[in-house]
Amino acid sequence: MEVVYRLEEASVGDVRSGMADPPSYSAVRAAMNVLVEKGHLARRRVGRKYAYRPTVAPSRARKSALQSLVDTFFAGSVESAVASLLDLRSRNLDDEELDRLARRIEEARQREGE
Amino acid sequence: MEVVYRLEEASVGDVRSGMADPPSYSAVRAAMNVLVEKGHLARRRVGRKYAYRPTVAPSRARKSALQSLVDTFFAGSVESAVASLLDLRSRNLDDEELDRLARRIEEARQREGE
DNA sequence: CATCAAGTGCTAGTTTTCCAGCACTTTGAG
DNA sequence: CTCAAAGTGCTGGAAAACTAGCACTTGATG
Repeated sequence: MEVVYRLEEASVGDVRSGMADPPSYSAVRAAMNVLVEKGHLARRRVGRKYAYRPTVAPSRARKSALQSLVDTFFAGSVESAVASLLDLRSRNLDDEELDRLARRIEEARQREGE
Repeated sequence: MEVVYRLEEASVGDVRSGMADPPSYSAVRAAMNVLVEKGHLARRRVGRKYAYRPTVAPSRARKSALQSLVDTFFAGSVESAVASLLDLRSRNLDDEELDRLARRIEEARQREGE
């Protein structure tokens, strides 16, 4: 599922090559079929192959993933999650990004208390 | 694993009741034994039961979970992830929290470019 | 002390997943 | 057209997960 979310739309081969320690092609195929049966993936034919997409909209998926991560690792504190994100040095934020974020915080402050 | 991270330390029963759609007690027991064998969990006796803990430090786990979520759902953009977190209305941020975050952004700006 | 509840170790059987492989179809290249 | 490569449908068997249940231990309670 994570690979499909990352690529937005993916074939069996795409998913397999997007995985860290991939099982066999057959196994990925079977697993994705299960996900289709369970309603987590939808697929459509594209030429000779299938293109798989998540059935839930990315925006909803993002929200619920964030919510769950905040609950799991930050005891529900959005603030500490944001703080930790700002500390993630692997991809540094430049001035413009920080500007936009500061503006968003300002906006949030004005929304606050509604 | 998510349940154990959330509780920091958990018994088999704790984990099971912390799961959304839990399998049998035996299944949870077996799975946690596997996780111990694979080195993801450590356990110690507490009275008549075992207490399980993650083997990797919470700080490291948090970082890698964040990194992976940002890559999966936000195309690697820390900025959009933070923006989305600020929009998570379920747990609203109060003035103090926003203040602290604004201060953190200011700090990040001064670190920027090192 | 006696007893009960909760937890563990272990096992056998079922169900699910994983894998290799075959036949078939489609796309692209020569 | 011919051929090769990549993808699919499908299947049998191996491997792993799930389940129920037994015997045993420990902690708490009356």
